[in-house]
Amino acid sequence: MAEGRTRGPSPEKTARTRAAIVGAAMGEFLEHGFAAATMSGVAQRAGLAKGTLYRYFDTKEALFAGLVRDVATSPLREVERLPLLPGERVGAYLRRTLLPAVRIIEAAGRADVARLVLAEGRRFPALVEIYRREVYQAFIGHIRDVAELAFRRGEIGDDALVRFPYLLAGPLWIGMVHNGVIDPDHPIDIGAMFGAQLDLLFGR
Amino acid sequence: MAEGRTRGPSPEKTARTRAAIVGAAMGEFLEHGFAAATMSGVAQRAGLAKGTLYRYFDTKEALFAGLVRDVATSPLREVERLPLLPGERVGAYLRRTLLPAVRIIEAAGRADVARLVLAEGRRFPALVEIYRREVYQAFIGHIRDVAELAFRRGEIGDDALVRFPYLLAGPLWIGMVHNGVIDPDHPIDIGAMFGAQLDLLFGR
Amino acid sequence: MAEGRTRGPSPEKTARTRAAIVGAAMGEFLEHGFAAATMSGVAQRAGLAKGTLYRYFDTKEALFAGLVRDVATSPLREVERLPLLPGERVGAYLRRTLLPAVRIIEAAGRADVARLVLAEGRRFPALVEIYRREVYQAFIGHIRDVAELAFRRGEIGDDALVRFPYLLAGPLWIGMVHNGVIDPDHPIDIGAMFGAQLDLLFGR
Amino acid sequence: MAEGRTRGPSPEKTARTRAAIVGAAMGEFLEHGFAAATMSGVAQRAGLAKGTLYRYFDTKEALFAGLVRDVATSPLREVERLPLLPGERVGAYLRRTLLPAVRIIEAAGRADVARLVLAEGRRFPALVEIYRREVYQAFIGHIRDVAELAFRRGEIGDDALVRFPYLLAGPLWIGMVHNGVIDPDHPIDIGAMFGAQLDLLFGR
DNA sequence: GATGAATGAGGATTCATTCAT
DNA sequence: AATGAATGAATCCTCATTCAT
Repeated sequence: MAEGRTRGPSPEKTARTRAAIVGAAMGEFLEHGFAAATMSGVAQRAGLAKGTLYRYFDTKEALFAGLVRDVATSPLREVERLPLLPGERVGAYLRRTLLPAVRIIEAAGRADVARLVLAEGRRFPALVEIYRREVYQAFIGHIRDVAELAFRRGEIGDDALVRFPYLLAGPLWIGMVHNGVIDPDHPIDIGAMFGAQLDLLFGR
Repeated sequence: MAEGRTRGPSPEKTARTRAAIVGAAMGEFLEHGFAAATMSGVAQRAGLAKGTLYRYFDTKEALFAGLVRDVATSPLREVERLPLLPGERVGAYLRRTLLPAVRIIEAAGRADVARLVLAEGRRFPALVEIYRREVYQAFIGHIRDVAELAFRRGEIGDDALVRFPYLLAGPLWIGMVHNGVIDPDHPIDIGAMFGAQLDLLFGR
Repeated sequence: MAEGRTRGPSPEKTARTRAAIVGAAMGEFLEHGFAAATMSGVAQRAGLAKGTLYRYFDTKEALFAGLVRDVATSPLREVERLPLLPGERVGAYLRRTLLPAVRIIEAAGRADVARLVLAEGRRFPALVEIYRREVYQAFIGHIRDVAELAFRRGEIGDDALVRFPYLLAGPLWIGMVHNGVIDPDHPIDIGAMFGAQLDLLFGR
Repeated sequence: MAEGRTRGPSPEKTARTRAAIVGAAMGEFLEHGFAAATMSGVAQRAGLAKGTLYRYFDTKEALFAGLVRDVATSPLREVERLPLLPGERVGAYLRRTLLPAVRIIEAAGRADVARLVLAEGRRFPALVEIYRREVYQAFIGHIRDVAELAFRRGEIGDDALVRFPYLLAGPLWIGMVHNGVIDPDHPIDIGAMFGAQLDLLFGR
């Protein structure tokens, strides 16, 4: 038996309810987009009454923001800060750490959230701000860092990747767009494509 | 009653009205997205009454479809089919033809339409179908064609671009996303980045 | 046949619809108060669809304001500015002009609107402002004016009414409150009470 | 277990909680009116949980009724029954007893409750009934009684105040309305106005 | 007794669509 | 053809009330 329990419902239950709402919101917003998603839909998916949502998020917008925030400020982050092994070349390091990350991103609906942010971004600058800071710049900055290292070490011949770290994000985006929206029936093997881009940049 | 010129509306006027509507719809949908765009808003931008819209498009969805159709089946198309000059290497050819196209795409709001399709694609498969056929595959197919040519000619050492023609679309996408949504205040020079990717692929 | 008729619905119809809405709103707000009144209720009373109300008034508050404004900036106003007859004493003048006005006020639901403004005033300062300017101060100012005249003429011995023109509004208010809310089953004869107050002020 | 003092709540605590609720309700209802007042708001003001309110009052309406009942059946009552001093004239008596009462009424938010009853009266006849009996008729009856006495004693020349004891309530109401709602920034000196009315009725 | 999370009916407001003029 | 008033379904959000803890 737990001690120190206050009266009323348990914090764990509250956390579980919140998670259920965010999960349901994820499904609803991804399926319909922000404007067409309904709070009723979210409530139904979560198995809760409409009013309950409003105990956790003041408005539909706040729920959307909460969802993006949760996703943005969560995993994958570790991936980015994995250290190089002693003597490991940068190309090998990126191959070792990012290829698995790509699979994770694809699998966990992370790509869908990215598309959602992109789609609704113009109307939700605050969300874009979060996404930029927490996800985008974190990734781009990491690439730039290791690109500089590789350049200093002479592992790459020019500074293209230092100037345009985005060149490693390109294959990810085009892959997400292709597989998620444009032509899901003929998906690109994003990992392989990403590998090809690494080859171009670092040599095989 | 006079014969020949009826009292009815002239076809030119009708065409002009239709164009006004589509133009207005473009502005409205780009600004608000499909769900949040209003027929009233379109009517106001077009300087017409709400009812008039319905003479040209049966529903809001039909108007959206008409808009994408119009945009998709228009310019840029020529760019893609410019012929190689005699003796021109493929790398040079792409640099010569695509770099200007990139500027056009950025300027003409074409990127915004792409984002719109991306945003609303899940709910409008028919639109995605149009976009894929008319815009996306046209571009990707063109790249694949010239990549094969370059590979056969020995201008590129491996078949990465043949297998992943998307590698040339990547910089465009990431650039559109960065400049259009993520960080418009610190825009990437898409042309330069695209050039860098061409360098990687075809050598300087 | 009317000439110069523009296309679309006639302005008269629009005016009639607006009047229907305001009339319905009067009933609804008087019966339920502002907060408990429903737009549905107003629509039903007016025989219109809910949405129609919003073509005429942007919000429930605006409808309330429109109602008060309409009532405030309408009749009774003339009464106040009736001129003294040649040689008429002020006491007689007020008796001649205000006693009938009192009956009108009671009959036309004017008193109910006054109570409504009083009831909801704290939450609608703008309405109170209108009411104060258009109704209250118009009346009080008029009283003060004629009181000064009477004082100068020596028709009243002291300046009580000049300092407190409200003393003539008092019987009206207490009468409205008594008859309208506190004890409608045993109504006060407001006219007689008002006459008694005039007697006190001006002598019989 | 100790006998006598049970573990349960003490009656004093219960009474204190009830008083806290009623006090909080007063603030809430005065500020927002009945319909717009919220039980949450009351709970917060009282520093209690929402559910607790329902241990003391079954419904929001019951709470409102309890509030009015408490207020109505309280002070001021003594004032009305202060006895005449030996040889004191009625005019002097009213001046001596009511002028201070007026200040009290103004200060204690009693006027606000009156406005509240007026505002919500149509929908809460039972409350009006309480208010009429406990406050209104108590006051009016008192005035009528002393007016009769003055008339019998010949202190006043006619029976106007006997027939219309409301004539002494008039200045109070108009003062409350003016100072409380219509024009709080330019308040009337209710005491002075009330004194002027006494002068009119009883002579200086 | 007290708590506050959960409920769900209810209400303001919006907007695609229709149709009389 | 064009208009814009009218419609009413759909949606966000609130809040009195309940009840498990």
